[in-house]
Amino acid sequence: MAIDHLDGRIIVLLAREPRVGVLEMSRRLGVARGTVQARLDRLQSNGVIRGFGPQVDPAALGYPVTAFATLQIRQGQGADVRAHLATVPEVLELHTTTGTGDMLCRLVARSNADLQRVIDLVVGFDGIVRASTAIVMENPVPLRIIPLVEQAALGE
Amino acid sequence: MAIDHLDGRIIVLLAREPRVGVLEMSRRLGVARGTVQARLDRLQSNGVIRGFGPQVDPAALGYPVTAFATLQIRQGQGADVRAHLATVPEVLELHTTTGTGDMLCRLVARSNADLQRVIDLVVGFDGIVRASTAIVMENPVPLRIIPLVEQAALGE
DNA sequence: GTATTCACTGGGCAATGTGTTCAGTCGTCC
DNA sequence: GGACGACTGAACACATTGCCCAGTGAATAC
Repeated sequence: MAIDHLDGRIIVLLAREPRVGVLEMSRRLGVARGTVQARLDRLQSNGVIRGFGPQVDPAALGYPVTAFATLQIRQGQGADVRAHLATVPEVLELHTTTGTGDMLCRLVARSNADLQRVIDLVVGFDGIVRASTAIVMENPVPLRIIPLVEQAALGE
Repeated sequence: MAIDHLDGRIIVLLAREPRVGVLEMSRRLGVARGTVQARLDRLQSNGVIRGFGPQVDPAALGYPVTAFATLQIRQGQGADVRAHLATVPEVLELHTTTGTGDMLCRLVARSNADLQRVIDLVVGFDGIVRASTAIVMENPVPLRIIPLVEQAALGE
């Protein structure tokens, strides 16, 4: 679970240029190919690297509107709400949280008007008491991991 | 920008088994290799597929605590706050939003105690008036894209 | 001090996949 | 009818992969 400097460099290199192969990585990093392969295998079995799935842009798919919805759930209905939200394709992720709301979910929609449909779809379920939505305007920091990996590689 | 059925199948297959190569995909999908290659090139130049970077699990990196913070920004300080937050590795993403807050960011930390440090780091900046944090307990729906891709492939 | 373990190196091998190109087919649009 | 675009099936040289091995060095255990 601890990440050393070489692990960090492997992940960062992979994040910056996903197309490089193991051989090319070993050349860039100045280590033997077997080392890179062993490190990669370890990182994956550790769960540090979950996979290499394609990063799909919802906007390019026709869903340019993103929003975050905070949901308040009726007592004991949590499981039902989770199951319900899992069936809505526009719900990209769902978290249960502490704080004023009970759940936080990320939504996408084809337009602001379409967002109304999505919200109705989400909220139109018995266990949800109240929903408060924030529409995303800009995304100054897109989901990233490199700085954290670099910190983990140095600090540990 | 429109996604047809074959595009959808390519993305879904790739999301489920990222390791398959172009040749194997063409076998699975029952089309020629050149077709898959052409589609993939198109999807990438379209921006539908942004890349194939590694999906790193912050928890496995030693950051098991996730939180969402809603920030209120002092008038006209937006750019400074963005620049500030971009320098904090524990800020995994940042959005500007409509609604009660002005910004929403995703944070990670090594522990609940460490989260305090991160929040201080985030909030300890002049332009931020107020911050409200929700700690993530469960993640019933991890960030996903497959259902949306399937819908986009069918509907369009 | 010696033995063991572990990670890394550098090399070699067969097998596979890649990038690329080509000609031929099919359906659609003008 | 002709042109265009997408797909097919095949070919080619080339690079990369997965796998194996023996040897080195450092750290650990006895």
